[in-house]
Amino acid sequence: MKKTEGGKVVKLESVKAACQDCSLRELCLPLGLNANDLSALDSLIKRTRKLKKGEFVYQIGQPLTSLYAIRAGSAKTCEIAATGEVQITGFHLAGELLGVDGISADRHHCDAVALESTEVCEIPFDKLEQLAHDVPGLQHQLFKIFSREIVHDSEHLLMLGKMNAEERLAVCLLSFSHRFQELGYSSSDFKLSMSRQDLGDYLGLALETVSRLFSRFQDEGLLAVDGRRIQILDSVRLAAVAGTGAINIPTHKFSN
Amino acid sequence: MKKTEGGKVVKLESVKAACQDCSLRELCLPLGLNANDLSALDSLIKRTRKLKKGEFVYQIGQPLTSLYAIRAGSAKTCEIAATGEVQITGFHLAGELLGVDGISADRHHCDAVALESTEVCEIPFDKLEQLAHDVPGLQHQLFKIFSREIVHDSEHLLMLGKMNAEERLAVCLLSFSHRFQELGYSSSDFKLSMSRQDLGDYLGLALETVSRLFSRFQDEGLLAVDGRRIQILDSVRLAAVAGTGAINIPTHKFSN
DNA sequence: CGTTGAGTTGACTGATCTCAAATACGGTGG
DNA sequence: CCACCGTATTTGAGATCAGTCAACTCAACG
Repeated sequence: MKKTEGGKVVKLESVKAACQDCSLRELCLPLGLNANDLSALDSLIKRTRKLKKGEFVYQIGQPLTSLYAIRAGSAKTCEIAATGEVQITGFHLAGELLGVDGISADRHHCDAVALESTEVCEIPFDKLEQLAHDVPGLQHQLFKIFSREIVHDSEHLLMLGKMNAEERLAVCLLSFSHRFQELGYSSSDFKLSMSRQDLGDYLGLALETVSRLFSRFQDEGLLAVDGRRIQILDSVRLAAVAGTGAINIPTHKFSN
Repeated sequence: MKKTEGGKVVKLESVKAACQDCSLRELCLPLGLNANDLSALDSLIKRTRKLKKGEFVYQIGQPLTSLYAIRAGSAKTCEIAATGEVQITGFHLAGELLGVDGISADRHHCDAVALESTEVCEIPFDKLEQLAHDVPGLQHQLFKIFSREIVHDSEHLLMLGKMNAEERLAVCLLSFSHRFQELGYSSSDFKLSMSRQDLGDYLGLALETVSRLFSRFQDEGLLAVDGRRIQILDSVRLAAVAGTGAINIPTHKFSN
């Protein structure tokens, strides 16, 4: 995760601060974009929006104009049923792209809401498409990002369709653990930015059930829970509760 | 849905039979591709594979080489939990594209299985990407198709996370009704190609629950059920059971 | 220092699952 | 064309996981 001073693939020093450690790095850097391409991408960005907790990145029905890369903070995307019930389809951390739902119908299909003070880069979609055409590899990278979202959704479907409450929460916590680690934070000690209600709406559980599960996991010595601060005390057993398969523990994974 | 002899937007007569009424038409025709582009697309297609019921279009772990457009028949895509439990992430009819899950990691993330005698066109992905670069609008069209899959998944998530068993089955049946209609078949009288078990694995329910729901819907006069043949007798009430919002009734949809 | 929202915990309820058995169906071989 | 077999489906009865309703605690905030 550490960058030594002399960048190897890309001369990071030469581009604006915006992209070099921003949310888009997952989108850009794996490409091996050269400095020119990177700064082209950089110049796409319309503006950086700062959002307070609870503010919308976009809302259902708004015309799609841009995608949004989370630069800092976190967000949830919410589907709303006719009855008013909410299903959270994803929690999104720094480095992730929001808004792909809107491409299909040229307007957003879900709400995206900041879970805390959050900063997003607004990337006009038409310009991004143009750039994807002009820059070799960017089209492929976008396909991959979209595909990754589909894969994530199908894992979420498996969770909601086949797992019991314990497994769901365990999988969810391990996923956070893994993603925080990838962002350079502790994988075993973190503060969640969402409420029990949000977790329930993501996991397909009542908030009381989520709360009870936290208590149970704490009693069993898997976690230390203090409100939204979570410490994973026994990741091996937590993974066992998760039913193995779903998410790999960040130690090592069998190759094949 | 009917094609009169003289095509209007595209001179269909001038291209090979392969694409003109094939599964890819959703992918191609909305573009207003000209005849040259269409035949370029046509020439991409590696081969048409005929599959018997139960055969794999692709399997988890196989390297991604192609996407597959369903030309006739139907398929399911299945996620497998570590415990061996199956979650079906989608049922796919003619005109739909399979395999997008595999782009993310260059290998397939789920199984795709024919539900009946099925024919798919194999489209080498690298060539498709090249064509997407060369043909104006195809890139955008692919983005849209991928986005549509994400939207569908999030509706599925809402179903599994927030709906009760009745609502789930009703939504599912209305979705089939709508899709059959779009393919030119009856929207109120059709034969399902999947088992009760498959429906349960899609809906996050036990097969017995699905069976009981069919019986109940029949008792209530919503459906006539004869094994896998389903007649929708009261689509208005069925939509009411579905909780409205989820899927539009196939009469007419508001334009924009 | 009262108000408000978030979280925890308990008691009870019920929708759905599981287990089990009966029945119908579809395909196959004689 | 029919009998037979295995699979799919239906139906019943009982068990259970998670939801609902409700009360209480706690922390943040004006």
